[in-house]
Amino acid sequence: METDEFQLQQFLPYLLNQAAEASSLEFQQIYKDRYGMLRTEWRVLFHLGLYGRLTASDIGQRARMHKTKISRAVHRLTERRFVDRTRNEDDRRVEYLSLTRQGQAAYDDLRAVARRYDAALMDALDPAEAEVLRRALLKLSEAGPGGFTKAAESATDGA
Amino acid sequence: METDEFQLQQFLPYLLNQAAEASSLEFQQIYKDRYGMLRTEWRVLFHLGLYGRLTASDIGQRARMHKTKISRAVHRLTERRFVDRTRNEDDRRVEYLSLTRQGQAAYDDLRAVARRYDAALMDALDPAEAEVLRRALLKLSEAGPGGFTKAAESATDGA
DNA sequence: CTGTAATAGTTGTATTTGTAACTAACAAGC
DNA sequence: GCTTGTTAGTTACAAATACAACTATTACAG
Repeated sequence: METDEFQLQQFLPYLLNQAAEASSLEFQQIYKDRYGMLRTEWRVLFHLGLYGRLTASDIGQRARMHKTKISRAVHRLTERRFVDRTRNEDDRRVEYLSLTRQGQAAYDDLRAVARRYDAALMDALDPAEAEVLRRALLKLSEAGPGGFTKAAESATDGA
Repeated sequence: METDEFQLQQFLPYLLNQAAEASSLEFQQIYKDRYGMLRTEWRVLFHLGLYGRLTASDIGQRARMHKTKISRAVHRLTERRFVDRTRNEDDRRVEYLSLTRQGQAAYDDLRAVARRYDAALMDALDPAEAEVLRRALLKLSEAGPGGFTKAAESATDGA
């Protein structure tokens, strides 16, 4: 039991969190300093910048973000005039969100930063490695571990 | 400006965060349900399980975790009798932390879960891919983007 | 010794986040 | 047209986190 070398640096969830945190830090600093945005707000901004007019639910699905996070992010972005909301008169529950001119400008700026930032990160990797990394991360984003919880449940007594 | 296809799913910090979140979810559920632990507490537990007796600062360095997080995690782990603290009498500022028998049992259990969990995650990847992924993540964990902030600063006016 | 700085760890307070309960608008069966 | 259920989004409250200020102890310069 003591011999089989478990390594924290080999444990994927841990590794992923460390890498995510390290690689987000400076970018976070930038959108925070320049526009006073939080992580959720930056994400909403980018979704609107990339896909145009969306509803809050649309963003929730695409970004896998809970609706309360989005609600608050949109609230703040609207306050600061980065985002416009317009109600759909055919179904008055839904609201369309889109960038204001100011929001678009912020998006353009941050997108350029993101591009350079991404390139800088990539410099630590060789191109083939980078390609594999992206593919693997996409796979992992979509699927958690296949039906793990159930399997773990039945193994509880043995552990 | 509108043509050069920026993709959120290609932006490494975003991708990493998505993958980290997705891949941590079920494991988080397990240590929370079984032992009422938080992320910080799980990490401290594992560090002590893996490396034996450590001080709070040691853990901070290894896990890149702020000392206040550790202080609070250790506090809760001590309360619940997973961790013992003993003061170093040669330098009464430092305190050695180690697992209690109960802490060791929890660690053994969770380590086994982690191994199976990791294996389940890996099933989504082919072995070569997995290897490259780990190497790339380690690189990214260690270095953020090389001196990006300074470069971005000077580029501000141009963007 | 004594005053100044450094180190280990803790505590206080403001932000942020998560969870659940809520309101408003629509849909559908009867 | 009136209950019952659903969907979109918000709000309230509890928990967690970040950041700064703090205590206690040691180091070290004069």
